[in-house]
Amino acid sequence: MHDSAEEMPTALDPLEQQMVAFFVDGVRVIGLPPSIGQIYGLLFISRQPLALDDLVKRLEMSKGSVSQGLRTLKTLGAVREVTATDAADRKTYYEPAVELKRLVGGFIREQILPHLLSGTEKAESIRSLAANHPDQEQRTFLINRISRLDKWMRSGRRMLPIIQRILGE
Amino acid sequence: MHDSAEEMPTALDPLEQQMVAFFVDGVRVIGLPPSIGQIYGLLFISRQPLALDDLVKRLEMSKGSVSQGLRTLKTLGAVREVTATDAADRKTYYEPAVELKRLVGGFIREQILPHLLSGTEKAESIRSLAANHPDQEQRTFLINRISRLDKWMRSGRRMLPIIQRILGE
DNA sequence: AAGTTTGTTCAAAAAAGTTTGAACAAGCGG
DNA sequence: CCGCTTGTTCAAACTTTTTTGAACAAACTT
Repeated sequence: MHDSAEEMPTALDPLEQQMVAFFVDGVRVIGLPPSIGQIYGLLFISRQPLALDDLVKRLEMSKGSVSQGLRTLKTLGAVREVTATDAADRKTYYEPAVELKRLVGGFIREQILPHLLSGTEKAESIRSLAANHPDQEQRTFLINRISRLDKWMRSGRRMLPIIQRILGE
Repeated sequence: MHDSAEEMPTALDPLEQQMVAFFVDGVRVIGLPPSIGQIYGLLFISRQPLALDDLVKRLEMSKGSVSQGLRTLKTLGAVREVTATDAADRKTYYEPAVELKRLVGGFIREQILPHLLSGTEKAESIRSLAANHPDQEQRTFLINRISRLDKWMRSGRRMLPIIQRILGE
């Protein structure tokens, strides 16, 4: 296919750059790689949904990174797929989820909850190790400490729905 | 000085290993290096406070790592220094802070709040960039999106004290 | 004052994480 | 069927973070 009527500018303008940088910093806080911040940042400041190919060109990033980044963002519920209005266009376009509730919800579901659940299990397994300790005093101390872990996990789980409710506005 | 009467065992027993592994995983979630999890984990399961030197020996970790790890843990308020009961002993001993409130409070203060504050500033600076955009419609869109960032930061700041209150029991 | 203990610093080595790009898969259109 | 478009996968290259260990500092002991 030849050049389309509309040519996409290649470099990011200063506003876009700043927004991308903002989200690169942002996602780092939650332990995600820069590429994901770049992708989400550009989607966030773009009026129309963008396809993988657009992101590759405008961010000067490899197809592989964009593909993987989009997958992570989808899993987190941080982007939505939209299909082109033009039926001949087979590309999948993406737009950002911009509701804090949704973003935090995805993060909690994917990154926090699994850890709280597996943490509870691990604490239980550690507790059973401690139960065998020969010295009575030491055993009491150990079980006491380990119970604390369990309390932490419980507090965490109690807190999640509250956080989500507050962010629901 | 010659060998003391009490010889510290060198390797971790299975319980200690599990506890250390538990916290290595735990601190990873909040973006801290494994060494810090190891240190906190061993302190957490130890009945008596431990000195830098004890941690080096028992964790088979370099003095440098333990020194830096303890500094971070102090900054986070996750460990407390205690001075030896024996006045001749010049070492500083450490015990873990085990109150969830305190741990989360330190994390929020050191890792979350700074980002929320600088994020608010950056959003403001991006907003002023957008205010110059020539196209009226596009400008409106941009300012709208950017305002959302500000709302996110605000929601975050509102949430922190609530989290802390809930964890206070 | 010289040696010992306790702890910090920081450059370099090692480990872990991220990105790239070439190869591959799947579907469409002629 | 063949070529083109769209997207995924994954080993290797690259980047960043973490850890190490040797050098240094401070403070005590003899």
